[in-house]
Amino acid sequence: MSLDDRKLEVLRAIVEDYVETQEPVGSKALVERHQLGVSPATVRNDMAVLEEEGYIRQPHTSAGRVPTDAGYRLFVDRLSKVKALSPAERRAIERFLIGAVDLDDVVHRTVRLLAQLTRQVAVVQYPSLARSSVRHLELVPISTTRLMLVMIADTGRVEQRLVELPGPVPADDVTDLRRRVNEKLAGKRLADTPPLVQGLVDDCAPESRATMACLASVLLETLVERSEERLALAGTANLTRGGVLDFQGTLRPVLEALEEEVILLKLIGDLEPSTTRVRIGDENEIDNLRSASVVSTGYGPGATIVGGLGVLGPTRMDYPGTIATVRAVARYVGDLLAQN
Amino acid sequence: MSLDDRKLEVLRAIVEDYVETQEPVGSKALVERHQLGVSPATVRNDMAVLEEEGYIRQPHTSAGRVPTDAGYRLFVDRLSKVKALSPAERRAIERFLIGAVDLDDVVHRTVRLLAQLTRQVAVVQYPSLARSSVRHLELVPISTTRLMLVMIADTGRVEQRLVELPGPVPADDVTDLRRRVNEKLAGKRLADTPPLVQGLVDDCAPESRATMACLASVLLETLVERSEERLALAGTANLTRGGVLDFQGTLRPVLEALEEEVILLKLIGDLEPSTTRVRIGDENEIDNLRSASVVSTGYGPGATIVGGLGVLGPTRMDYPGTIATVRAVARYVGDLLAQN
DNA sequence: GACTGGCACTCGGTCTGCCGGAGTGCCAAA
DNA sequence: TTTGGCACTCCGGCAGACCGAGTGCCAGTC
Repeated sequence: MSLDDRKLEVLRAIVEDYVETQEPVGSKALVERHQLGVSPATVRNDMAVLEEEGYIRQPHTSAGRVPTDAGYRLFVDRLSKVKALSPAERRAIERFLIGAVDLDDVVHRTVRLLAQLTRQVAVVQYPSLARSSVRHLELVPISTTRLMLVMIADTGRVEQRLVELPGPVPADDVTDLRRRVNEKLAGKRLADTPPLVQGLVDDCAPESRATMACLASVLLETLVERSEERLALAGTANLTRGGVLDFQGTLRPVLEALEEEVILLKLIGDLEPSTTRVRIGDENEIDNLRSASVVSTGYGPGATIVGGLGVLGPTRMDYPGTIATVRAVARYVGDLLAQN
Repeated sequence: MSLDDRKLEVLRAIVEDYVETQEPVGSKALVERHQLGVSPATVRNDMAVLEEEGYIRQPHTSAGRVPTDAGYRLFVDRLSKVKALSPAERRAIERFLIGAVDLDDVVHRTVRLLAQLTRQVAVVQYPSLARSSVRHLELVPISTTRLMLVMIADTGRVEQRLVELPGPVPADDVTDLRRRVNEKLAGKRLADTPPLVQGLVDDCAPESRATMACLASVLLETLVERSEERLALAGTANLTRGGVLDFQGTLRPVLEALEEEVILLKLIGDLEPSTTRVRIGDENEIDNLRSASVVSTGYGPGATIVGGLGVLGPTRMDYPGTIATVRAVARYVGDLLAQN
């Protein structure tokens, strides 16, 4: 038996009420709060069907109904329209993001803004190095046998690494090194650099080959191997809203998961589809987050995507509002990056 | 009436037992677990005095005793000797810290290590810019009217900022700018730079003065005004150990405090005395942390201090162990910095 | 004078039974 | 297909009883 329109309407009403009140919702309360045009008894019949289909459940006999993960999923996919942002929210976003002086600043402001607007835990990934291009490589002599390698990516990220040279290298040679490295690598996408770096060493005059090899290995490390993704986190205190009722008793597992950068990157870093992604409860692959939902999306200047951002909260979450906010913030951040 | 040795011994026993069991400790259990050489009745008399003096209290009549903040304070100041680290711990520290490739890495490893060893929340401040010197300033042309300013501090910190120039500046002029800026500022402590920067503008030829002024304002901002302190945090999940019993019911206020960098800096950034600092419960000025204790100390290469680190946990904390660990980690990090 | 054993007392925690209310499922009627 | 009615279930709160841990006090002892 398929679900007719009214049953879907009942499900929507249950989700909305439950999200708001955090209490199992019964048939009587439902007809009172929504214009369903039918009696509680009818609603009860519908509820029985919805329960059988797995969209809602009773915490215990003689209690109201609560949406299941599948119920939320159906709600998100078919029953909710994305909420428009209020002008106040738009203004908040703009006000928050202007005045950022560098990339660090942008990311930090963004993550706090997101946490504040959604009242959830917010995560923002720094622009991924893997998706960036090299804008410039700088070599700064620290001592005669030490260089600081500074890589500036087109997304604004700056990475630095110390290079221990095999022997003293005069300043002129450093200038030469810098020129050659930049000629070869500037403008290239990081993913494309490894063979080029190898080429640098091969093309090198024998007398400076040792130095270049040394530099190359650090370059490779910086550009590829340790092109680690960084991220910022904010709003953990929001986990305590609504008591410990969400998250079945303890924040423990959730807090633990939030400590693992690898996990967070999995959550928000999956950037294949350029659309917003919602993972509800059990849909999360990470066991610690079975009682949480994640809303994430990619951001970047124009149509390209350079990183991900998103929020994490209880499955009992205002999905339409959260999705709208996450999208809006991502768009604003993208615009901001485009300006540089 | 002053406290004789046995009463102090009783207090120590209470603290140690309570820290271990997290349960109010009674007179009988006390004489069983410690060789006090007296009967429970005697201990009770001592307890009555200790309570009157404000070092312990009863959660309710007919319950055992629990140390007060003052009790912990006395314990820390006079009753505990600093625990020596186990060889395993020493090894853990060394293993954890070698292999760090840059400052970011050092800080992140340190904070995780600290959280893991103490099983508390750990905070590590990046080497403070205010306490650093300029090692080198680099100017990287991004476009004809844009420079990226990169400042490298002797502590390894690297800050970058975008400079919008008033008009196009040829590459040779950039080289000249770079030379002059470095001649004037390299090697100077950041705190001493503002007048020097002003001097740079004054000494400038009229035709390039506008450019230099522009650069100078960003320099000032980078060097002083926004010489913001950064920090890293780890181990928030440790707050959930021991239930919510510590922290009187909610983690809320604590989590909120941990989100505020300003607050955290106050906690661990107070570096005046080079000794370890312990703040217990109410001794914290921040209201949200009245139920927490903070153990912090400074670190740096050799005897100089460039930043702070510490841990935060419930007042019911293993002070001797925590203090020892915090000190040891600080020393190791200092040594590591000294090597660069 | 300090310590000890004994004793009455207090009070939190747990278990029990009880009750009201909210909500359900089912059934017969519209 | 919807509806009103009704019996049933079960949570949550409340009161009473009981147990045990721990105390304070007092009189006796070293």
